[in-house]
Amino acid sequence: MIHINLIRENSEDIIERLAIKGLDARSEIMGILNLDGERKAIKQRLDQNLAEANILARQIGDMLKQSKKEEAEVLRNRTIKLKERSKELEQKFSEAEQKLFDKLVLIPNVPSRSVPKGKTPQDNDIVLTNGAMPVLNANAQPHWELAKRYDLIDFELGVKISGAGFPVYKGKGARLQRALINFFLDEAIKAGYQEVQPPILINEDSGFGTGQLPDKEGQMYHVGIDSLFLIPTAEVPITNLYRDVILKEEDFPVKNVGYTPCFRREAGSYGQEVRGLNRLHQFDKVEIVQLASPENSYTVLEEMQTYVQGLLQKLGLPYRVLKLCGGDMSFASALTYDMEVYSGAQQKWLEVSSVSNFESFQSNRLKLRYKDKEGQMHLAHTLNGSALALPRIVAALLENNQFSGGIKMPEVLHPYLGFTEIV
RNA sequence: GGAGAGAUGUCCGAGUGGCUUAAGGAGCACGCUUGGAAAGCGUGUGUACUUCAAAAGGGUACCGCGGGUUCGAAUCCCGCUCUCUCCGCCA
Repeated sequence: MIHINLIRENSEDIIERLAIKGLDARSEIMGILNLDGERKAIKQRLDQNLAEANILARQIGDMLKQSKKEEAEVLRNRTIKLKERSKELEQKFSEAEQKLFDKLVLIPNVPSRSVPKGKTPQDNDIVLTNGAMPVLNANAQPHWELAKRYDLIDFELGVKISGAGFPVYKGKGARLQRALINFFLDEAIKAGYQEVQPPILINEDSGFGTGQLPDKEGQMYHVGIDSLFLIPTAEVPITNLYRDVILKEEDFPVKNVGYTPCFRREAGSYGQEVRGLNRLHQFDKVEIVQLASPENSYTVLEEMQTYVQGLLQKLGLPYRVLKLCGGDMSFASALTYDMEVYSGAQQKWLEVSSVSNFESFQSNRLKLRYKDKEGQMHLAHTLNGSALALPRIVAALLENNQFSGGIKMPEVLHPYLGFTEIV
């Protein structure tokens, strides 16, 4: 949620930048400014009323002590009127606040200046492409065939237990999952991240804090009986560790990494998109989360983006980096890089990581602030990125490294796997 | 799931209707003191909204959350949430 102060101070700038997302927000922003003015005016009158009532109450107390009952009675009558008025104003005030909130909560984050204009994935900037494309022979198989042939993943069995999109990993397939998780965690720790194991069920406040609620309620699994949600990403619990927290400037950078399973309903997905490991209801992901000062957050974003590239290089996967256009960015993001790996047999790019700077959009909801050296309070900036999401990495590893007699595993994983090839 | 206790500032902790502008202590910051430190002494020490051109200063709200009683509520009443202890169940 954008802070109202930003709108007060930079309304024209915000309108311009929302246009990068293809939004004409002028009337909305103007409406918000009007509501803000209304709210302020009511607040002023209300405070005056309350101040007066406070003074009278004190005077009545003093009079009663001096047993001036008649005079106290006169004042008491006056406060009754004030009280009625205050009640009315309070009602109005909370209505105005609610209205303002309802409008603010619908405004997406303002894209950073450098975000390309556009609406569809075709408008994304390809920042760079790296790594050797796999050379496969004509009968190369997609990962779901390989998974079956080498008994790595059983999709049908998952259907029996839960439903489509809940694969069962078996044998070397399961071992590969565990190896990747450990590899990713160890790499992150080497890069200075603190490992955390957060809960994977979250409450409503947490869902609101990072922006999943109220917007994307339908994309999360809801545990109705206790009113909790299964996390769609570790971003939610890890970022929410800092909800209602006031940091000191010298605490930055705050770097956390966590492995969790992730759960997504993915309602409305179908066809090739959901084949094999391409899109699942449950998958594993290692997520990096950083908190930074506004001055540094874009440097941090670049650092994170480069870090994720390093992982892909170590795994030997051909990848490209996209800077998402306004229309393709998430509601909460100010700038997002997507990392895609090339999946040799499917012959397409698969998104395996999304690295974003949310600026103060989440921290405003989270009430995540820090005090600078002068003791001034500011909203912190939040950033996160997948480092990495497993299923599509597995898909690309299986497809790109297949040869007639099996599948080679990247060297960095050998110590984690205990084997070098799947045969 | 059952029974009981509790929720106060950065922390501990007092506070059962106006003397609370939340006592007292610890911590932290600054100053004095010191060769330096400790001790000691002094001063300060939250958040949000709002007022003000700005600073200084002022106003309002906040003692788990939401209502209510009252001229006046941390304090009384009602509802909720959470935490702790014991019991039960259990990895």
